[in-house]
Amino acid sequence: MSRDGGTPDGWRVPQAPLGSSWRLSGRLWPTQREDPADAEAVSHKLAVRAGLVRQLAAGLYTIMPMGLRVLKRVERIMREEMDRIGAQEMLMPIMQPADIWEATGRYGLAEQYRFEDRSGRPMVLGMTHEEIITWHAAREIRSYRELPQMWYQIQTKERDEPRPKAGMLRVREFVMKDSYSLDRDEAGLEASYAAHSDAYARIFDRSGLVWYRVESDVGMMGGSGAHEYMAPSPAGEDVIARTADDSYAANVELARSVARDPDFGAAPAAPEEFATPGIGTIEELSAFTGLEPARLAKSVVVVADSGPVLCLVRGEHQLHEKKLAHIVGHHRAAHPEEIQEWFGAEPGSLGPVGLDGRVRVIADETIARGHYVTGANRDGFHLRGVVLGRDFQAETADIRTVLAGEGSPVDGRPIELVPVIEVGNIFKLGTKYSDPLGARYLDQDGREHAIVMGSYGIGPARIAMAAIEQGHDEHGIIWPRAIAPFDVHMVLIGDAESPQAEYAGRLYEQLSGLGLDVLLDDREGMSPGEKFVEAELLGCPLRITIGRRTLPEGPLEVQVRRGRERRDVPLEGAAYAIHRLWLSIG
RNA sequence: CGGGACGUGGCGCAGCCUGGUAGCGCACCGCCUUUGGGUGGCGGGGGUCCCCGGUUCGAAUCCGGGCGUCCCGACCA
Repeated sequence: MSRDGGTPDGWRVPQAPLGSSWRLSGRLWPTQREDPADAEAVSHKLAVRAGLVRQLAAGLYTIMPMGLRVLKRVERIMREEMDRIGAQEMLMPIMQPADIWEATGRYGLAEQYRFEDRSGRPMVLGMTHEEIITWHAAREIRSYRELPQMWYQIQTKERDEPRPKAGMLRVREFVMKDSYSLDRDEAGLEASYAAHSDAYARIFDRSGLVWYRVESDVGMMGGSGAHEYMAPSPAGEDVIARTADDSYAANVELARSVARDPDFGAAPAAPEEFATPGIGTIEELSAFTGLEPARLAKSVVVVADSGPVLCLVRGEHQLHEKKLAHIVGHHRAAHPEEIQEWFGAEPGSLGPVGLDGRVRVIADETIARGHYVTGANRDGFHLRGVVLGRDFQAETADIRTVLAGEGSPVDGRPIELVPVIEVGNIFKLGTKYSDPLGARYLDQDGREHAIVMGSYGIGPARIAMAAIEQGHDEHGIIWPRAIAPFDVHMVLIGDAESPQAEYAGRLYEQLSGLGLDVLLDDREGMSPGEKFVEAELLGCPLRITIGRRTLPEGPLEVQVRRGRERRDVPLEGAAYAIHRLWLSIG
């Protein structure tokens, strides 16, 4: 399932006004003419240039007043939608006693900030709040009559990221809307999960994002099921596999596909060894043999806790580490000396035939069909016509990465790969946290059960950054209407005593009275050109220019930021006309 | 954690190779000019050249160590 950023039928998409307008003079709004030298992502460059954020250190950003307006609007949307499904807002500490994390086995994670208080008690800074919410549930919930519950907060998270990057997209400290559902049973969890799914759809739609909901790996959260909400962007760190009609969408970390088979031709009666001097890579082997990579089997050796594992995938595919980890657990690449010992050959000439049983062999499921060229476990030689089951034995599993153009596992439609920003996720936790922390309730018959939980997160700053990634041009940001810092940006040309200023002040009050958030650029000593350039950099939906040409007859020049199209509005009834125009744009 | 790059007024950069006066654009201050697309002119203020140590008569520049930031990879609710 996915939606694009439009307004779904029947859904009202109200604005999320802050109910406050600004006169710019005297305020802190530090814009920059040039991109920051370190910035790579468009959202990073524009967020800094438009005066929304300033960097304090790696992965640590101060949100400037203009940027905070955007986040407040996103948060208002989130509050409205969470409240709509009956969730209650609360606020839990960032600083937390370590022993609660020890109970769930999550104390000591590499990204966790740990320290001691003055009395020596081990503390952590919260990466998330499952432990704390469950700790409270264990103390406050006694009876089935008190379930279900949904609790949420909008609170800072702290994670010692190995590598902060892409401006605000991966940081060490960030605000998250995190919510948690408490249910009696699995059926209750399904209902809470569905309610969140609906709320999240509304939040991302109202925020004006193009987004997809995809199947995801449960990762360190654990639990029985999970989805991620992904906003397509070249700056994204994740990749999803999806079909054009959204009949299938999944994170590539677990995406499956139907590979198309090459024309294998008849297999020889037995493998045939042939010389391949100096051939080490799939590319070289493909060129040397004249066979397409899909007819070559790639051998990758890893060392799991249980011992060496030979992994076979077709030449066109990559071994997928996470899929493999689901089968063999933690593992590492093998050292050259180990490979020499187990195979008697260099990494470029390895294969599954004739191994002595010390090595576990796992073949990708595609290898079960056809016959392949593999290494001969003899330097400078390969085998052709190698058939799984006849010439070697192996477990088969899906251990390959998905390729663009392969078929969807649902109906075979072609898959495309899309880089995305993860803007939210939802998890079915089950009793993973309620069991160790003793969050239980009594049912009607007086029997004790563990509370069945779900956890749901959204990053407001990521929504804002994804919106910039998806909405900008060479002049600056183009905000979605609902999360723009202001609805209307008025450019005043003229000093404080001018008739223009007097008129601008009246219009400012009228527009604010209609519920619009208005920014009035009443700064003096700035050229009109500078004000125009900064207005387009900031990217509010509408820009109004008030100068000598405006008075006394008008018209009022209004620019729609998206497309930079000019609309003229008569002075008579201007405020209403502008409000209507604002309503009419996306 | 592996690999690479960078660190010089607030921002963006040059200078470094070949050691000796720290420079440019923007921003900032003053005066004038200008008032519908980052106006134009004149005059100014501001820099521990990331830090520590070494070489040298002399270090932004050469050498060693450290720190910081970014990028690629690994990692990542």
